[in-house]
Amino acid sequence: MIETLIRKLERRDTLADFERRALVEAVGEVREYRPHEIVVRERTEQHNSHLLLEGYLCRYKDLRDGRRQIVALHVPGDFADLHSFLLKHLEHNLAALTPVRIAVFPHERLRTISERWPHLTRMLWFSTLLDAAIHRQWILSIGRRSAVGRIAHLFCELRARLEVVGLASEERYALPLTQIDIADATGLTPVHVNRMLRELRDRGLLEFRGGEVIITDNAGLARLAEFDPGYLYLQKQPR
Amino acid sequence: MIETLIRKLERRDTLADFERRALVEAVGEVREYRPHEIVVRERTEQHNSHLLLEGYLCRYKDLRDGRRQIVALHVPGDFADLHSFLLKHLEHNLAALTPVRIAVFPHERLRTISERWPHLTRMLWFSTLLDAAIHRQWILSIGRRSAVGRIAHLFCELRARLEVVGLASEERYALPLTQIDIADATGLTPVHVNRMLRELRDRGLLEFRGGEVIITDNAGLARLAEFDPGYLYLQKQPR
DNA sequence: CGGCGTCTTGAGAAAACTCAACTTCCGTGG
DNA sequence: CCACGGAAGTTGAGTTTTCTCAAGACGCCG
Repeated sequence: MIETLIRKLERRDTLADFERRALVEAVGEVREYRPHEIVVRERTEQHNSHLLLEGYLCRYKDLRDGRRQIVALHVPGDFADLHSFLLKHLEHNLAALTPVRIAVFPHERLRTISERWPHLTRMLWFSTLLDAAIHRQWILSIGRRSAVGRIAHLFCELRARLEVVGLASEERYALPLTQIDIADATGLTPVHVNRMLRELRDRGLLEFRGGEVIITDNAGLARLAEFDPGYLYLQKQPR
Repeated sequence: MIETLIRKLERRDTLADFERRALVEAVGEVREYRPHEIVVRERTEQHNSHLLLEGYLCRYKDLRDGRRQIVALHVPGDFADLHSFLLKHLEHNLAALTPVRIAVFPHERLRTISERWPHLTRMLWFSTLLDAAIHRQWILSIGRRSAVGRIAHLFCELRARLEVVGLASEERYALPLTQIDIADATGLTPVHVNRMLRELRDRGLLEFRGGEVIITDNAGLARLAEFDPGYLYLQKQPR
């Protein structure tokens, strides 16, 4: 059930049998949520962390005037709010963008792992460091890239992350988000996202429709986005 | 020598004597760097992490056309690249913005800590989660706030972070950065930063000159910035 | 079939950027 | 002690990018 997580971690370092077992034993119940449902509300004490099994989750923050910024998108295999294990509450909401299936990990069991299994602990720590590396890439994107560049980069990143867990081929993957979601993730307005998507289509780089991304010119897209997957730390090495 | 780190951690949870001792024993040499010197270069294998003792460090990424984005600013007490302990290399540069003093921690000794001291390990993990929370706040700022709002928020954040380690009073702190640095951190151009600083001054909120920030209207500044320090997780609790 | 959320397009406005010139500040060397 | 040079800061004018507002089309669910 937690194969995607295992797959994501084993892409970066080998796990021992007992470590895989420890992870499996740490799983509590499995829950499902509908689009727009909030999985974890900001500023409320947490006793569980959530592993995304299926669908898309996002973390977002609101501004007083109602504008919203998605600060992270999560794909299956992501331990979306593992950081609440030590932060104890979140400063943002965690919500479903599509129908999702989620595995719940009680903090108490994560604590046991952290007391008993140093290497597995480092791997979990690593996975939160990966989140941070992705955050930094988003800061660069939003801070310095043009609107098309940002969107192109996001689609490249999602392809790479989904590929790790076997959910994307070289040229396509499912992404049942709205243009509004893309706008909130890239710091743009929905109207402008719409125009930029048209531009990407007109340039023959990709199509985003019907909840699917079809990359028609991978090299051209990566060039436009200045995409380099180095920040996803895909090398397998002792950690 | 590592009092600022201790202070930062103990603000969030109690450390036992043996934990403080373990940290002290993990310190290697102390180094100094001049402004603009690179402490850690991207994509090079790392065997040490660096704790900032004095001065300001930044992490930045470059785009092909030469534009730069600072993805993190570090104040004394920050374990600037603790994440290289598990990432093994960085996807950005770590550089001095001012003259800095830095304590070097060999990864080997951090590994020993992670094998022996679960709670101290969690505290170090926590400190990297704090970095990520700050990254998320920057994503919100850069993605959705106006230029003045972004700058105002940055100055609020730095005040709060410096106060933790005793380097800021209610209304002032040393910040010997250039307007160019502020521009790179906020995703703006230096020219626009200059105009926005004038606006902040004209509105009687703060002055930034001579390497010092003087907050003349804390409440007004926080209101403009929509600043809420919740994301800095300043509560002391078991972690 | 109706209604609502999303997508699309146009037109005009606002925010931030670019370019350029000039000033100020500071450190260095004559 | 002063002159010089370079980096940083300041200001103006014009441009570009992105946003706002608004209207209409599309598509899916009840």
